[in-house]
Amino acid sequence: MRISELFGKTQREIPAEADTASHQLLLRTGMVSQVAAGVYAYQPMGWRVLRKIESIIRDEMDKAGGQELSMPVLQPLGLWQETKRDQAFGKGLFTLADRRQRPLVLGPTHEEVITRMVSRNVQSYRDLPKLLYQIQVKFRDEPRPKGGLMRVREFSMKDLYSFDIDEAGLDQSYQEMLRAYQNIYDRCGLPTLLVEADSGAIGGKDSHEFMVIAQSGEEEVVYCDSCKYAANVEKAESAKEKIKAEKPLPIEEVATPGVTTIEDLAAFLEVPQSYTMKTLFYIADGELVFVVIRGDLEVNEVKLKNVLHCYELRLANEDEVTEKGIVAGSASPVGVRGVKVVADDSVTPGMNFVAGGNKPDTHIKNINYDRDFQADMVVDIALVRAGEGCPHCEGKLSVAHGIEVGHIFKLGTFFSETLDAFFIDEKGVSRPIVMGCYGIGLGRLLAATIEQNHDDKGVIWPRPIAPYQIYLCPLYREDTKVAEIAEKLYDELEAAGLEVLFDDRVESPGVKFNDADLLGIPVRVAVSPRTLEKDSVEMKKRAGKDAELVPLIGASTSLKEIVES
RNA sequence: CGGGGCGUAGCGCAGUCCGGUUAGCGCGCAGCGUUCGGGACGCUGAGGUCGGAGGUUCAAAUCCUCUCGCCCCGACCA
Repeated sequence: MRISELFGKTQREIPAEADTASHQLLLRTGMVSQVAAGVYAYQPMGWRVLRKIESIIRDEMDKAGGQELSMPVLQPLGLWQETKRDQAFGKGLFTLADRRQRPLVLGPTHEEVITRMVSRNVQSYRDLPKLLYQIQVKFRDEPRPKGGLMRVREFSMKDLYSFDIDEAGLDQSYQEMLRAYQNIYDRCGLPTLLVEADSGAIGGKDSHEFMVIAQSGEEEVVYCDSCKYAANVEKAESAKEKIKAEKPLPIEEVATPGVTTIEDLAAFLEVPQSYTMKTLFYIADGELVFVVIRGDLEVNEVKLKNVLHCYELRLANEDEVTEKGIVAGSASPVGVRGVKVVADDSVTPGMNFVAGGNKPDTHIKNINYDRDFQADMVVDIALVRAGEGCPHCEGKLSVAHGIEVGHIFKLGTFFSETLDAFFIDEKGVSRPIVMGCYGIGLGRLLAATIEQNHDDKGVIWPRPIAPYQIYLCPLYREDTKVAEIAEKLYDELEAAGLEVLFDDRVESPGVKFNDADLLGIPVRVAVSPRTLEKDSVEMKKRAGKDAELVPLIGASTSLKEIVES
């Protein structure tokens, strides 16, 4: 490709819009162009990279036994109502109506469509297992798109769905995909961490995310320093600090004037925060829920949402609390009636807690679970923090930011049962197909790759996804000999099957070198009177420091070797 | 949805508080010339609904009202 003919220009200045490295570089290199919030056009340079990523993914999916197909973006809302996922997605679902006012959605994912399709094609255990995938655009009306391609509303995604006769089959498909995903990230030059993940409203069993550890990542990843445990903070557990059990003492009211926060309470009574009990109020799908947790811990709302099996969860406002006769700021689980109580499991082992007295300026000492109050559920709903103990070994947990570049789920039989996708097993018994789903967002993967592979001059592409392998730049193009040899070399390199970006512009060396660095093409080849004097061209790797001369004779062959090494 | 910021040429910005001739600067772009191994220089030139609508005023990029859009923080995010 001749730069003079290429659509899409590099920009010298950093666009004001962008503040992450990948976003800035995507714009400065002319790879993408924004159309609306969270909606981007790929220009030729960016599209090339995206297609390389796509073909790596396609290749790995095919190798793993996947069959590619394509499902529609436009889907009837009714299908989503059948699984109630219209509610689960809520406002995130793009909806529209056709000319006869039939409600439609722009698919945010394709479990419903594929399950329906499979139900019509699979009748027998002999038809299974199947791995079906597509690379298709998805629409999600994100509350806040951000970070360039990191979080967008329209994006290309590879989604594969596995269909098995039983759990064992699902496990096998899952392992197969896990390996395929690992290969994809390896080939894209992207180190990832496999973490346990929350499986969301649908609730399947296992779920894992592939995380790229990066400061700019919006996810929080919890991992153990000494064992392999790693989990998204939404799902992460820790060995909670054990408070040594004391003998239960009689309940005692204490006056605590003006004390409403845990911090104040602990300070006022001169006890550690872990000896206090914190109460919070949530509205779960319209119902008030009373939540109790040890004072030094925070509630993990994802866990809470999961145990409550609700679609919408938010903190209650003061009116909603007082309505139930509860005194906010001094609420107590003791004597609470007519409200669902959820207690974190940190509350049971400790004893003689301090908590609210349900009267203003009053708290109660020596509260003990079971003796003084009961909960409808005692479960782990705590947010893990750095420094806590690993639940699987003696190690300590750390927290890092990560970019989620892949997510795999064991869906189980929710969709097959809801949408009637059954098969007849060997014994003639009708059973629901056991499903899994496996997604990778292509644009996000691209952005994460840049995030991990750049310096202050620009992108440094891993070779397999670089838009071009060679940046060929003649210096002093007016010199007819330079021009002639560069043209010839360009033809030879292309003939050798290399993808060459030929900087045929009349520009100073500085401009060309800077664009070469910005675009991040792995190998730069310069032709100039200086190199020709030595019957050579100059080769410099983007990732390396030094340039070296390559003899003109056989240059295309040796450059091909360098590129492929 | 709450909080903050911003919309002036393709890009980055000044001008807005305190209204006043033809709305500036840098980059980029076009032409000519000189240069040229790490974003060269000179000369000439093109390019603007000042996000939009309404209002106030003799006069609006500037003041007022409404509105649209974009970014950041939070909420949110299978």
